[in-house]
Amino acid sequence: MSATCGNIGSVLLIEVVRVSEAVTRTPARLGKIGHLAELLGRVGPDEAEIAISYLSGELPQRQVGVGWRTLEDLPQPKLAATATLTTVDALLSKIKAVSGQGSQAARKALVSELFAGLTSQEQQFMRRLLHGELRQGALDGVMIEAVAKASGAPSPDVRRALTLRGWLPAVGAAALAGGASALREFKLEVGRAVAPMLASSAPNVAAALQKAGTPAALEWKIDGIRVQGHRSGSDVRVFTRTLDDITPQVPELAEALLRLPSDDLVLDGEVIALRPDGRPHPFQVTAGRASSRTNVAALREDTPLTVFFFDALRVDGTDLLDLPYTDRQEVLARTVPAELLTPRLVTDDVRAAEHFFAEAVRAGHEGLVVKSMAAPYAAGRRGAGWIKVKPRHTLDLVVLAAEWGHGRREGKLSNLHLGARDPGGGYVMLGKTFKGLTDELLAWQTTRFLELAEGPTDGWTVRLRPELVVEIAFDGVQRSPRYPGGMALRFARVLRYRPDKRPDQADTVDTVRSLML
DNA sequence: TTCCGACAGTGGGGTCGCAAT
DNA sequence: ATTGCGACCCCACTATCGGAA
Repeated sequence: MSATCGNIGSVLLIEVVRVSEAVTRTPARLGKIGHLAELLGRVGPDEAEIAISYLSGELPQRQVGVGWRTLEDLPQPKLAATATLTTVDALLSKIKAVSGQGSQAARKALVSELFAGLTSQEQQFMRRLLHGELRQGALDGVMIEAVAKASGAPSPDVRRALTLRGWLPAVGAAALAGGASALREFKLEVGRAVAPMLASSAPNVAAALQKAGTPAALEWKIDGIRVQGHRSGSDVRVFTRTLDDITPQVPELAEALLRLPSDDLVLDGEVIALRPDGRPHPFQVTAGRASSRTNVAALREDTPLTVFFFDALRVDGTDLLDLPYTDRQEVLARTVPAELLTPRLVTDDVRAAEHFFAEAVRAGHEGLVVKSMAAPYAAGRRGAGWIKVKPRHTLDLVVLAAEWGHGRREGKLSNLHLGARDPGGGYVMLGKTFKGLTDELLAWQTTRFLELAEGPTDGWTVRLRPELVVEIAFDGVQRSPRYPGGMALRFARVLRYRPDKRPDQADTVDTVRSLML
């Protein structure tokens, strides 16, 4: 069924779209991997990056400045599928270039040109891709296995190269061209971001210790922005968790790196805005400061950033990723002055660990990250090496409305509008949540909500008589410019419904306000 | 045979920069 | 001056597959 395979620039977009559709139809992961690997086996070298990128749900250009609004009215589709991967890719690069320098009209024209060259099947695919919602049940995790299968290289080797390179299409193309030996060419490179190691979570300190094994290292979880600092001589770069370069936004960090005794290093840490008394500002303050690109010099006077390092990936030109945590810590401790190190305790005692947790929270931080002593720096996976623990607050709130869900939640009322009781009468909305719902609960609440529906609907939101009380877990209360009470819940999720409670027994806005302080 | 690790999906609040209004 | 959009900072949780135990 394929067209001319192997010829340069010959792979059609429709071939990739058909594979994506087959992947969507196939629930089994191994089946998905099979479909993807089959395509990878027949793409030319200059198309491999594009195909891998599209089929793992991202664009080679990363973002091109096109969102849902730009995709609202599109031209009529073509009947014949003639677009090739390379021509589509070239147009997207043009769109990105235009987005970078003004004129929405010019961008819109190019987007129209792109879509006018696609069949309706291709248009749908491209829309989902641009939205970042491919929804085919395969992203990087599955694509890694597909690359391994198609290239014959072991999947740990593919994963390892991805860690070091940070971009799967490049790794996949190299593997397809040169197999396992090509993957060994990927090395840690100072100045190029490494995929950061991530943490899984546990409900409490004891559970985290059990997962990590004892003794374990406990570190304060700082509520700021994750940063990876690179230094080569006097050249410094700082990357975020998604590998974006934010060097100009965080001069304090660049200066801190330049003061260190090693001039060839890669360190992992967190930046946060601290008040003069050393306590953390709310996350919003740190996020605003770290994402400001204008007037940085003035902003840093008012809102200085502090860095806390917690890991060393390379020091004095030596790569440390494969060393156990304890060895990396040793190097970190003799490279970084104590005041720039994340507070840390090694223990096998649950009581001591819980005390340290309470101390971190009392100091205004998020909680702890519990780390296994032997774990290497295994980037990109949320394994058992690092486990975060945070305190959990709960409130009994009233469901004010619900929104229809998408994808696997299509036809289900999914997203809840949550209100606290106003002692003066009525309810004050504090935000929404869709988290914590099982399929069973989703089905139940859809039926129940439709019985309680009242008032006007915009076709998307169903307003309810305020009768249902639901117990909500959340991480904290933040200032809100959006909601009427000036407050919103951070990371709200459903724990359970409270059929035993009437709405007049729900928590009040005053209770919520007292939690914001 | 059961258990559990890893993945993908489903969306949340907030902020900044920029273009259009 | 204000508003809308896109991008990105933080993220929790459930369902599912398939290898580990």
